[in-house]
Amino acid sequence: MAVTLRDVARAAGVSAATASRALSTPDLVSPERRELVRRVARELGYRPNRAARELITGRSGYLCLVVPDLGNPYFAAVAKAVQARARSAGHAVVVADSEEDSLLEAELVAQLGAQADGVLLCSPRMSAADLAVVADDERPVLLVNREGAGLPSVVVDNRDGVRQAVRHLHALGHRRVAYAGGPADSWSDARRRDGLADLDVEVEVVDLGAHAPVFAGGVGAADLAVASGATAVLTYNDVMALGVLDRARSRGTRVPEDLSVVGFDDVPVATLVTPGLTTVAMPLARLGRTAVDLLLGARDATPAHTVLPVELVVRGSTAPPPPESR
Amino acid sequence: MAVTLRDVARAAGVSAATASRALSTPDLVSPERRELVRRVARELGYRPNRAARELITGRSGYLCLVVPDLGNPYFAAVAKAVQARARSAGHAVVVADSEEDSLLEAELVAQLGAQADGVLLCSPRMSAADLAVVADDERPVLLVNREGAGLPSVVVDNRDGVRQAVRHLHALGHRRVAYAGGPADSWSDARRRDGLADLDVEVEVVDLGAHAPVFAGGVGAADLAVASGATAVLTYNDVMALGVLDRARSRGTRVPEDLSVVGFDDVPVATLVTPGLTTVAMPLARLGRTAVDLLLGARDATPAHTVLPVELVVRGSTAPPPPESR
DNA sequence: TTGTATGCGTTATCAG
DNA sequence: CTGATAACGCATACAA
Repeated sequence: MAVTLRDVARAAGVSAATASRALSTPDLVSPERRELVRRVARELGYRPNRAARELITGRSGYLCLVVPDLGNPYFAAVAKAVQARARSAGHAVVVADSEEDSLLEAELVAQLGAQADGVLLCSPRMSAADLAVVADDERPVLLVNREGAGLPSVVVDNRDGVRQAVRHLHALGHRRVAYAGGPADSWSDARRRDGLADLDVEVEVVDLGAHAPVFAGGVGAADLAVASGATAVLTYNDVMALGVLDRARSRGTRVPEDLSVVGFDDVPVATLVTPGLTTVAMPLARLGRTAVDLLLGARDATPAHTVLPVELVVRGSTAPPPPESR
Repeated sequence: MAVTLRDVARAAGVSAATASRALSTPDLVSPERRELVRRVARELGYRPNRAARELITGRSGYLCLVVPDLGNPYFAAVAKAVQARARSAGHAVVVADSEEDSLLEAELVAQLGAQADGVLLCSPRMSAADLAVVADDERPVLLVNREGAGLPSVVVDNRDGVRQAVRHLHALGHRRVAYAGGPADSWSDARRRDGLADLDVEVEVVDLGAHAPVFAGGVGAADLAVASGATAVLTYNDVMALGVLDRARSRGTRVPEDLSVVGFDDVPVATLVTPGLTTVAMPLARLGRTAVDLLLGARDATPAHTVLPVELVVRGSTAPPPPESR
């Protein structure tokens, strides 16, 4: 058996109540006994039993993180940061992968969330209606990188991201830019389009429609982009941008000489391709940390909707448009 | 408050004990009452309190997974599979990132593992001595992709992986192959070298030494590989192979015409580069699933050390060596 | 087959 | 400041 609080109390010659207080609420115990108990606890290797503690306090010490796909480096980065921040706040993190299935997602939130101190929900595609169901939960729920159902949230500034990207392209001389969008039901995609509809530079935007946010989606978008006569293409995410790069190469379109490409996310592989991908970097680690802080922190005083800044990272995939396009 | 077992019992007109049995050990309850209780529980949205259950059964319903870096797609893939398999076995997964720090790793196992039903430890670099400390734990610990300290483990067949790779290169005509190794303290790397020392084809192996298992490590290894006069290079992992590809391109060495490259892992990005990377595919999902099964399954009858097969995936980065090298 | 009573390890309440 | 005691929600030994 593991060593329990009673063992510590007995060894220290105090009651269980005092031992508990010495460890949990040190101020309520005399200095000598406090130190004695703490020392004995350390020597015995005492570790409080979370279950027993939860039963009485109602707090489990667990946070629940629900993501659509752990294999996606984007969510993996968020998970890593969440886990690190939670640990330093004394919490463990239960991670659940919803496999892009909003039904499973709701079930996970209900099941795992019920025993957790709070839920961080990454659910870019869930409908507002489904979100409302989740919001009824007893536990606090915080949305990561989307907003909805009146739930508190942390998001990145998608609008500003596209505006930075387009401004960069405009400065290079581009006047006709294509946007290869992500899934039509994506909350982020909608915000990106908001940004495109509200630019502060004179650029014509060609909408290439919705695409699967994967490599193949970018491959398809590449042909559309070239056919559209645009000299630059902005994609919903980096993986799509890689698809554009690949297709451009195979069809003989040079990047960036003939076509500039800008991605979104700044996933690690963006630096590993040639040319390096110009992309809008998301502060994923900060997103995760902030999410934990908001969830655990003052439930009251914190702003319900936090927006984090993004930053355009310029690499080799963008350059001035070809002369004949002017 | 959440609905408790007593609420269900009251609503169904039975004792709490009967309600408990109807849900946990249905065989011990008469069919009518069993159905009644189950129906009432469903209607009321009853969810058993894990903490209360743990307190009495000693089982928490949590598994603990410790990985060195969640941001590494290799471990993310394992985590995804572990999480999925655990869920279908009624377990939640607490994920902890040890940040490649074996001290933190040991602490995490002790802290989180104490309240979990078992620990899955991905710890490729931990020393045997540190491992022994962890092995003293009360909870069962299973090692993922390494062996040591007499702990049960699931690993992939690293030896066979390099042998498949070299056999493939030999068949293409290569007779001098370089190996760009990973960290010297990596368990996997040692197994790879075992494989290289015990080949079944006539190939000269050039040892390029230990490298950081990152892109830059591959960049450095590329120059060594070319200088060594080898016509093919095998790297410790795919990310290093990408570094080789990149460096080869910038120095004018054509892949695969002048130099064949083989990676290890088959991470997703291996298909996204040009040429596609020939690599030894690890069954990461299966690794995760098997790990969960072994941890939860018969603690006695299962083999302590399970080895999963790997498979060479041939893509564009390997070809016959240049004629003049013969 | 069912109900009653007990205890898991901890914290909260209350009396001292 | 300290100790005895109850209570959290559930599963089980035991009695019926």
